[in-house]
Amino acid sequence: MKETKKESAKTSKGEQTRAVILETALELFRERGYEETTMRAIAERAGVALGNAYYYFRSKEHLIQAFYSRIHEERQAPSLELLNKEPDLMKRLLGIMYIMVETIEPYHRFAGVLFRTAADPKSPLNPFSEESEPTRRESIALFAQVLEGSDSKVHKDLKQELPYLLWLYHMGITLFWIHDSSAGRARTYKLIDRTVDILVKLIGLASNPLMRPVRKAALRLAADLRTASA
Amino acid sequence: MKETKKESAKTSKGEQTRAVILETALELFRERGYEETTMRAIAERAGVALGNAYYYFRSKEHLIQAFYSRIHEERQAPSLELLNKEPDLMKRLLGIMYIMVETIEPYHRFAGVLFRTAADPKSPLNPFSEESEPTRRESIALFAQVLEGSDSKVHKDLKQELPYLLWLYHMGITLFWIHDSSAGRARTYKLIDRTVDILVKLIGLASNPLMRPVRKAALRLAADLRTASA
DNA sequence: TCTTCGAATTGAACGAGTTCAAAAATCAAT
DNA sequence: ATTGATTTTTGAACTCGTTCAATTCGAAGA
Repeated sequence: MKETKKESAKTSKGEQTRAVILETALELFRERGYEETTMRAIAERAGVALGNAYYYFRSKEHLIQAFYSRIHEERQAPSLELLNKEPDLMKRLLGIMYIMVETIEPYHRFAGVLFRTAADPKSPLNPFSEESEPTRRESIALFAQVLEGSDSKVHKDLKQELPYLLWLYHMGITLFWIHDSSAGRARTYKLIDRTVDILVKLIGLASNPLMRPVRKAALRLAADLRTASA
Repeated sequence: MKETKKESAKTSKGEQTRAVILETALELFRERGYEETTMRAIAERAGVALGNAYYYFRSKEHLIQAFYSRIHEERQAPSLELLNKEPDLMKRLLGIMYIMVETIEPYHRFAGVLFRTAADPKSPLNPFSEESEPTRRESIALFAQVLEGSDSKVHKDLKQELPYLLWLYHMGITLFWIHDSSAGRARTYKLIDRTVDILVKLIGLASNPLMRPVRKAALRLAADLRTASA
């Protein structure tokens, strides 16, 4: 009784304020960028006191975390739609990567900060951190689906670690995208085209006996990487 | 006449103050880490006014740049010594990577910030930026030497782009090292062992006709990457 | 020696993120 | 409806990076 009422109270009043603050923040971030957006400006436009913003978000950085999960949600629908229709591995991977870029594109303006904080081991926003585990797990699962649902043969040794490696790959692409100031983000798309091509070629070649030592070595490596960050 | 006198004046007085500030800063960074070190604290221990620190270093971040070149200098001697003695490619690459880690190890405490700022496209510390071009060029040249002086056959197609790719690789290792909190940085060394193994295997395999499409694709990719950041 | 000009130095002041004690609002229980 | 506790809200105050106008210092030229 006490519990539920408290919960609903928290939701109706608190959550509403929280939502307003977050919406306002993202709005301002898109308008002016991150550094240029003041906590005072957020509070003012949201119609709350400065301190109140800190009641809901421990720091300015913590606002970014909310942004993360939003992006993640927005990606789910188009990704699943693609994976249900397209059986060709190359097209699946290519499509997913394009979706990744398209969904995050409106925020390119403040993407620098996104990775700046993400690269800091101490930051909770760090994609390897405890705190981002849920999103990370879902994201890796998506790459597992890319492989599973395809009509290509993937060597069974790779089944285990490849999704994680693809997730790492997508982080690399994101890093490139952040630095990419070309028109229409042309360079990033080009990079995706080329790297996906290589990846699919390599995945195909992996079954070749000649590649066995490399394959084994790469798998040991992937396993290490994964446990190091876990 | 005027020139030389001015120069020497700049050196004797200004440069000395500059040096004191930098030394003090690095000292404090090692002691307490970056975030915890105040510009006021640096100025105070260095025995100068706050504003004076800003006369020599445009910002707190710019102190890191000085750190970069110091690290780079410290790496030169042991690297060249190794490359003169050791002809085996695997051992050369392994040795260089170990030197990279060993020289930067005392600063692990504030390494997070190092990459945090480095990942920001706007930051002058960004390793892809205009401002870090000289150090980057030298660093890539070192990896070229690793290849050139070895007794392994490196496919001629690779000569052009491979040094750059190895530099990128060393950036990746550094990123891992930053996040590595294992005893004696054991995980980083293990990762180096495994990745160097794979790299040397791949470099060897690259001459195989079967690998031709992958090799060609990888080279196109490397060329793109390089021009994108230049 | 005196003047002059640029380099070096100073410290007050500003802006922005963050903290915190106190006030206000909300809600459960009597 | 009143009380008491808990959540929410407030805004002043603090810290720290950064800027800048003013001052001091040092040396070259008269």
